[in-house]
Amino acid sequence: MPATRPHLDRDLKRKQILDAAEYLLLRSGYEATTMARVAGRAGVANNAVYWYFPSKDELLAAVLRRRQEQALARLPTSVATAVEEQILAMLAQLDEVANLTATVHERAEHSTAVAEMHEAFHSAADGLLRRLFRDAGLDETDASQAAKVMMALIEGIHLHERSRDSAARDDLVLWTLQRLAPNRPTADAQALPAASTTAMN
Amino acid sequence: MPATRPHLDRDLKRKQILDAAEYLLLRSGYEATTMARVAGRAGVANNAVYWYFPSKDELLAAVLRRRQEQALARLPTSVATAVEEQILAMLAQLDEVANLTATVHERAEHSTAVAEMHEAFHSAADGLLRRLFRDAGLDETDASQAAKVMMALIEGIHLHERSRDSAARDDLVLWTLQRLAPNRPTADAQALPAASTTAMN
DNA sequence: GCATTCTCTTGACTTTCGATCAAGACCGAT
DNA sequence: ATCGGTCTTGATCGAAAGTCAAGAGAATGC
Repeated sequence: MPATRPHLDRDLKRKQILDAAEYLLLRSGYEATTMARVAGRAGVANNAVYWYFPSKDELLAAVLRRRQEQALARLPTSVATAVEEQILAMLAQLDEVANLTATVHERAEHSTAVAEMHEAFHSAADGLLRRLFRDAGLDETDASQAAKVMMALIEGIHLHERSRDSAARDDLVLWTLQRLAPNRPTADAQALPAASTTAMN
Repeated sequence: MPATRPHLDRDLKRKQILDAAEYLLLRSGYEATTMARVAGRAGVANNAVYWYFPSKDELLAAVLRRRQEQALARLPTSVATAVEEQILAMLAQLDEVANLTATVHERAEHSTAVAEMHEAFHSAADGLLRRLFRDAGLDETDASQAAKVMMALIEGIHLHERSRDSAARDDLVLWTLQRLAPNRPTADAQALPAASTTAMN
């Protein structure tokens, strides 16, 4: 009988390719990250990548899926943390992949793999945000709306590379947060009542 | 001496190519809109397009620039119109090019033509929105923040094709508007009863 | 009329990149 | 040692953006 050769160091090679792809994608973007460059950086032949990932889009999806898992594990374990802090932590995490925001949405229109990864991401993020807004005192309906707004806001911000000014970006998110969930339980600073139109900045 | 031949029907041909490109881009997206298909639809040879537009990205930029001009001319001439109505009109305009949102931001990273067009668009839109929020009673600082939020929100929404449910999309924008500019002068009752509590998708 | 000179058109070509294929190298089990 | 599956590779394809050289067409100067 034949010998079914085990998958050897498949996982290791796979990881090396993922690392190479992530490195290149985050620095050079999708287009400049050719499969040849990924292979070169991972130390394999040009087309060996296709043995591990069926297409460039699946590779992109795999890179982002891995990042998402890592990011989720690294987020503050809520409960005790202030809502602002949690949202800013989320923003910071997504910041690192900001220059892939446009790419992901563009590729999701062509690749079901990217679309599914993206869908899963949004599902997770939406759940997280909804819970945050519930904790901040919104009812289920408002929390759902606020979560959608916050997600769209973050993605909209990340579409523009020029938002390199992270302070202004954080400011914008906090400014919005204050208006979407004005009366939070946490008595940090003054949660100004909706009547007052004065800005906080 | 030579005869400097005038530009003949340059503008007409240019318009035909723009029309063909717009038709294809809005329906099939950037990738499926090959220069060959644009040329075919416009009734010229494959590479004749390059006589009128130096590159595919410049063609994309030209298409969107033209649309922007048309859209600006078609927007309600403000003043008397309610803020909600104006924002929704803007949203509806952008809706028609929603499936190019991701593409534009992706291409802007590679093409200065697209980047400049996009920059001009944002400048115009930001001015418009800032004025709207000023009219709605916000001070300059808040109006500037609100304009940024609203723009990011709209782009964030348009990133996702699934927001085909325009009612839910309008709902989300109005819900946000109410929180960003709560005490508006216009006493058109509440154009948005908070009762529109239905969640979307 | 007719050649000149510029505007525009075209088919053929180059280059780049994602993806495929056939052939074989490697290795573990029998 | 040999068989069969796992992996690797060089060669190659197909599509699409963009280039090039040659030429068609028309308006002006003669």
